[in-house]
Amino acid sequence: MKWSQALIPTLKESPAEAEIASHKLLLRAGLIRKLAGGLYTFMPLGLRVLRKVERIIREEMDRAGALEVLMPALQPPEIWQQSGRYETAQDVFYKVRDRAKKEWILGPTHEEVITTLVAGELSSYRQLPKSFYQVQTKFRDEIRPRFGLMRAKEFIMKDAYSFDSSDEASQVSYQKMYDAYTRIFQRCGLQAFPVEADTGVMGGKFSHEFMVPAETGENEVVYCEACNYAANIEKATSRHMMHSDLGETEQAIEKFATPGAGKIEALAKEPFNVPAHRQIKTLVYMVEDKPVLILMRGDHKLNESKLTGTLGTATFRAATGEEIVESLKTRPGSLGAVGVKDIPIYADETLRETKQMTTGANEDGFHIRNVSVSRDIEVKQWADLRLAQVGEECSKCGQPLKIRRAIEVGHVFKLGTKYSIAMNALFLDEAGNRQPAVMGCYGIGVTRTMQAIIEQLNDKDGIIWPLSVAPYQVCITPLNVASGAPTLSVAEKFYSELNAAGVESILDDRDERPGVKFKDSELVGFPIRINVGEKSLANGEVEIKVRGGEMILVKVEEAVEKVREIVREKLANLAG
RNA sequence: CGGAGCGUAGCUCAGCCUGGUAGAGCACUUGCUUUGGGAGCAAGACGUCGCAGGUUCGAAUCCUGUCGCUCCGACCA
Repeated sequence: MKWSQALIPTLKESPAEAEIASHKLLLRAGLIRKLAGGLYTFMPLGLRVLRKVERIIREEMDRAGALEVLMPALQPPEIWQQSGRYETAQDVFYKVRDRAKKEWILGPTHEEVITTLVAGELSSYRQLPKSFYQVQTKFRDEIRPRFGLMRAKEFIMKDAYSFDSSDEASQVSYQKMYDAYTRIFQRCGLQAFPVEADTGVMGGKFSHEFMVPAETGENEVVYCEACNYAANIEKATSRHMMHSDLGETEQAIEKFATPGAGKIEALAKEPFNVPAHRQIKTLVYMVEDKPVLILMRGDHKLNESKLTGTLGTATFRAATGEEIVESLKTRPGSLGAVGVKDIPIYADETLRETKQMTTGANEDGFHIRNVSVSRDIEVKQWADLRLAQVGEECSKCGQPLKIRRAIEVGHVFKLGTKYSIAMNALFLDEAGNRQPAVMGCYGIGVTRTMQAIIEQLNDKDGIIWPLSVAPYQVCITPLNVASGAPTLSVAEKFYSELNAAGVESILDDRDERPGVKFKDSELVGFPIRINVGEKSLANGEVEIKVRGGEMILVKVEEAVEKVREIVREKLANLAG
């Protein structure tokens, strides 16, 4: 490609709408343009990158034995009713109506479609295992699209689904995908690592997310450097952290006056001096419009993802002030669960053995002390409800946990038989028994991955593309492009030789000052640039500049081979 | 959906408080000069000031509504 014939609309300044580095660079490098919030056009160079990421994904999916299909983006709501997700997924749907006023759904994902397909096509254990994948546009009515391609209303996803005849076989399929993902991100030049993840209302058995560490990421990952434990904070656990002074002896409960002390911190200070870890935090939540109490230790926070799992529904919210008064007959500040019988009580495991605890008395200005939780409170269910915090002990090895932010670029889910049962994806096993297929599902946010690469690989000058996904591998920059100039003819020779050798090159034949060309090529992020200038050409030399790396002088006749060598080396590193 | 901020040239923004008929830089066009790190000079083109009402002799400016964008929160497979 000749630059003069391409459309690479670079910008010196960042549009005001962009907040994070990768979003700014996508716009500044002319890779995407916004149509509306969460909706973007891929410009020619941006599309080249996208296609390269897709190609890597396809190669690894094929290698893992998955079969590519292409399913409709438009889906009938009936299949969502059949799976039972029509209500729960309601909020993410874009719905359209045809001329007969029938409702259709723009697909946010394809479990229902693929399982319907498989129900009709696979009927024997002999046909299993089978995995399918597609690369396709998904539609989700995101409450708040942001950060360019990171969270968009319409985005490209690679989704894959595995069908197996047994749990053990499903585990094998899962592992294949897990391994494929590891290779995909490595080939994209991304540092991505797997973490244990919450299955949410997907109803799966377990799941891993592939995370790219980034301060701007929307996820928090809890990890341990000592034993490699890593989990999404929604799922992360830590050791119970039993303080030595959580009460040795049981004593009779005792109400005492705490005027004006309505918060954990207030009670922890003079004149009460009850440390936060000796208090019980009483939270009121409305679950499907009925109140429940959640008990946490005073120094702990509730993890609402874990609460979802415990309650078996995501339809809950913190109660309003009025609802609290209605439920407990007292205002927030002195809430407690002692003596409460008509409201279900869920308590964090950490509280189970604690004694001599202090909690609200359900009477303004009064608390109760010497509470032995198991003795004094009618707990309906004990559960791990705690949000893991920095410095707590790793539940595997006991070392202190750390937390960092990350971008989720992929997830793998072991689904079980939820969808195969709902959609009747049954097969006959060896004994002639009808069984539901055991499923897994596996997603990669393709457009998000593209942006994550930029977020991870950039500097003050622009993007630093890994060779595997760069829009062009080499940018050839003649400093003088006057017709007949030696710099131009040498550059053109490199251009044709490199392209003939399969090295994707772009020739910056614009009649621009050198500074402009250098800045543009670094902004767009081509991995290798060849500077053809009159000064070095007088010595029979040209410059090879590696983006983000060194500049070397080579003889004109050796330049093409040297570039090919660098390309080979860089690709080999990415292949691992 | 709650809170906050912003909508003026393709982009970044000033002007608004204190009403008087539209500005700068970058980008674009033409010419001359320049030519190894986002050039200089000169000339030029580009705006229903998001939209709709209202107040006023007069509205980019004040008021109301509305739409859009951004951020925080909630929400989110």
